[in-house]
Amino acid sequence: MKAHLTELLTTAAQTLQIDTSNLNVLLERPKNTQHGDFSSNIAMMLAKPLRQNPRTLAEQLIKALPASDYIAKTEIAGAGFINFYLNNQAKYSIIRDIQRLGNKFGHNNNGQLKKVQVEFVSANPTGPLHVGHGRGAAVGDCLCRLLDANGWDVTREFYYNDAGAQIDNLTLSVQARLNGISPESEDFPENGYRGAYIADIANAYLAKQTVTADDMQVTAVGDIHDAEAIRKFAVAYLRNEQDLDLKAFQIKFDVFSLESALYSEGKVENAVQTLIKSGHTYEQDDALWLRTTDFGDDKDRVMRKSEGGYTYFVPDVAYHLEKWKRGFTRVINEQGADHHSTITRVRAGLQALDLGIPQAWPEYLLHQMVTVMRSGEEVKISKRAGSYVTLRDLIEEVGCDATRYFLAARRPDSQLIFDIDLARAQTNDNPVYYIQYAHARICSVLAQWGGDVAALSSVELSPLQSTHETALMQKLGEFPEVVENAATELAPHSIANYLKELASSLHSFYNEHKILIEDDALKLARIALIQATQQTIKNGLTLLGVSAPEKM
RNA sequence: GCCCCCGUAGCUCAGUGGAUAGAGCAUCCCCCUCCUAAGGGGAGGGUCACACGUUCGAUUCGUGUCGGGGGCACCA
Repeated sequence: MKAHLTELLTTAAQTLQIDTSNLNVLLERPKNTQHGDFSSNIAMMLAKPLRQNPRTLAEQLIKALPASDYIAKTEIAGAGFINFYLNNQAKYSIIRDIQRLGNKFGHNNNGQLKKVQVEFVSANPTGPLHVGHGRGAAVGDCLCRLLDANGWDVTREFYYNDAGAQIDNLTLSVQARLNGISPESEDFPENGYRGAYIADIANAYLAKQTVTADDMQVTAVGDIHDAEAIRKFAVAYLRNEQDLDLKAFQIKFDVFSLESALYSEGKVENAVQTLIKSGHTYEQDDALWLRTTDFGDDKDRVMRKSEGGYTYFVPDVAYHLEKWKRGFTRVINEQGADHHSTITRVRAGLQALDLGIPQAWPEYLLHQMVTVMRSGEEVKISKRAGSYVTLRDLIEEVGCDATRYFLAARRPDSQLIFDIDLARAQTNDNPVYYIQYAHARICSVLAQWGGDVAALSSVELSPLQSTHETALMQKLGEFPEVVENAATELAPHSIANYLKELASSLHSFYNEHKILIEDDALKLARIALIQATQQTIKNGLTLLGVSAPEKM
């Protein structure tokens, strides 16, 4: 409907020989419904360049508008707004769209699939996933679903480091446990991991267990002196733990990438040589530096340390070069905000390769910290992990649906307070239940009606005339725009907000009107309306990865 | 000191440069003879942190100040 009106306006402007190509926003939904279904500020935007009074301009534009089956009236308001009022026919067409498209309603596929890779979670295998990873998982997965709904061919990728200082710490910690050193002891590694899960790994290692993760399988050697064997087993064990965390959160990845493979396959060395050839490096104090200041960094960065090893950002650049070579002209990295300092460096490194990689590639979506609250107090400790709240703790306590909803329902760039009591509440305080309840209510009515849902596509909709009915239809019509905007803005939370509004419209309608009534024509029209609503709620919840229960 | 994010109702938060800034909770009042009251309707509650700019128009954009959080190694 928005596209239809945009076309009308553009045509009108062309008739008047006005160039609108420089205007990005032609139409919006007014906050106040008294201002119509759609509103255009085009006359005010054009007033200055054309040196004309905006209201006069608006008048001319309205006169030049082509005829439409869907417009009830247009008016000029305020400083020069053109307000469009849709007729009921336009609103009925939304129900027809939903009936025709079913679970594809809200999807905006333009036919051609373009590749995009989304990297998210990317936790190193040093412990169970914590709440912060959970936020990344919920936001990242929802973003993938949104991109998929908007015609992208999405690859979900998980990158992790199975070597390096943190993994050494892990190995030392397990080894300490194998030697019977308790985490409280002074002999325990200073930067070691002290959670109870380290003891579990040690026991499994001694028992010579076999662990299978999504991307590897390792059998424990059992020798407490073989550090390399301990490292391999611990990594596999924790990868498997994380797989179980992700499975409980109903998230799947297409590709797992290991940092160590970048070294063993010569990708890191390759990237370094390319950088040296490109002339953006220099030697100083026995170290190799990259002149990242040429690309917007505030100081140059060391690539190869004086002791010979590479700094962490070199494999990062090599990894992203691989992404580029794999054909991903679009890459989105969903990460915690503590990684923000790497953005400039990675992009600078990619620029320095002189391979024509766009300056703003890859894109980043950063999420801020999560604080978990229970009974008004911050929760900081998990028995399993020791020093942080795990994702599994939350899922077990409040369920997958509520956890996913709460972690995705806020703008990623604002700090999130996760209220366990609220997430557990089975009342209207809790938005998850409020939305799911709307869905279940409709299912209940449809079940009592017992008719053929498919036959609703030929039901006469003209009996739908009341304000609650038209308000609900209007809300349904917004869904495709909401889905499209959520994807372009990388803003999964707007789906959650929309669903609350849609559920509210449904509940208002439901309270005002009985559906299973004597008047057959009105009854069927209302059933068609709630069926369309049910479908839309379900489609929206699916985008969030939240279930749509038929009974509650 | 430098960089990034945030500051909107008592609380948790929405809000494409647009019209009288919204929702839920909390507080107060009302609505089940009725398809799920896990619901609905209403009232009160605001210097959109502050200042100055840009603009026909700023909660939204820019600069600065003040708060809160995060990041600033030849660590990852």
